Amino acid sequence: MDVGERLQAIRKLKGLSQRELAKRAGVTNSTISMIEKNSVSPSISSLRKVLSGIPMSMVEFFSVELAPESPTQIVYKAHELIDISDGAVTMKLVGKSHPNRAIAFLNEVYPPGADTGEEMLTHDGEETGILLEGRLELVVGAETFILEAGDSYYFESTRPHRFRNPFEEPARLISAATPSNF
Amino acid sequence: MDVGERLQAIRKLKGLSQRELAKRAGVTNSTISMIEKNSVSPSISSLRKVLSGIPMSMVEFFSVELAPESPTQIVYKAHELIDISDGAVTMKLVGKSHPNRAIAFLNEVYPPGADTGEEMLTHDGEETGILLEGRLELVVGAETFILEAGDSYYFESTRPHRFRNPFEEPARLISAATPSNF
DNA sequence: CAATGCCGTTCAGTATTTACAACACGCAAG
DNA sequence: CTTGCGTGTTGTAAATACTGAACGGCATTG
Repeated sequence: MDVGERLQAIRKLKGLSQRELAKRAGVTNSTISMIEKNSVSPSISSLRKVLSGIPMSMVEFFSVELAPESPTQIVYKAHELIDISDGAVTMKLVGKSHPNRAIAFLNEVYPPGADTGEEMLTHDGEETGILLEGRLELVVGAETFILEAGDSYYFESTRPHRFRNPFEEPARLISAATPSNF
Repeated sequence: MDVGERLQAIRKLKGLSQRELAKRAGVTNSTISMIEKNSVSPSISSLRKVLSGIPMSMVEFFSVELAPESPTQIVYKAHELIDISDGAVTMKLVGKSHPNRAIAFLNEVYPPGADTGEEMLTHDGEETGILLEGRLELVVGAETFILEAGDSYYFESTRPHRFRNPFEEPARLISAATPSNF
């Protein structure tokens, strides 16, 4: 990862000159110049000072995508979703033309008896969802919940969890998870 | 944001001593010590070297949550959602006890005539959703789409966008956006 | 109770980064 | 053309970060 290149790209995107950014950031223009040319590796504190003049956080700075986005599909009909069904559970993912998507947005159906498995799931990120039809059992850590139509949930995916439909009717669910580690 | 404190917390979480991490990272133990005590502000290059010994990326380093999570509500009945309705548009947010949520998960209703406004919306992040009932107009950049029940969408929120219901029936929508800049 | 080993801290010297001030270039106005 | 103002670059001196070799603390072990 090229710090100087990133800084220059971001600065120009914001339409700032080296001197302009330097003034806002409280550093000298030569500092900006040398950072952009990678002739120095700035200290965290000075890079943070520089970014404060944009303004931009460290996280943003290191995570912004510099490559220009290509035009991608925006609207998807029901049959255009990616089917990532697992066993009995039907899971359809929105946004097939967004390979680097930040959100995994799913339309899920748990038929009677469906289950994400005896072993609890644990991964990074957070997940949330809302139950549209039927009833569904949700286990998070030591707690067990029964969701009914209209109920929703939100929890950190690092907590062990499991979805199960022990009822007679299928359960339909819209869910979102981030990051989309699939 | 306290760089030293973060580094120490992460290092101990991984069960590494200063010397151990230093060896893996290719720096001296004194460097680690001084960074953790904030008696220096490390250069980007040396912090990156240090993190490579963990291993961890810059983005991760600056974004990991250090504070232990307190027990929070997981399941929400329909009436427990946060109402952030704006004008005619009804928007209910899932996860009121998650102030630092990564996802804004919304249950929205656009009555006939409802509109996010003539001025197009532009912000960081990505957004996605699925239309459950009715029809809805979505404008992204220069393109205009008509969503029908079952259709979904996914786009980068940096592209100017607008939602509008010019039809006779209300439109019901489940949406997710990240980061949750509300 | 040494002796060993690992821990984190500190100090002096060296290497790197920064500020300040010049510099060269391009451009537009007088 | 000359002047003035903007741009980014570069030299030098001062400030800061990094290394390598100490040190004291604490536990385990012979």
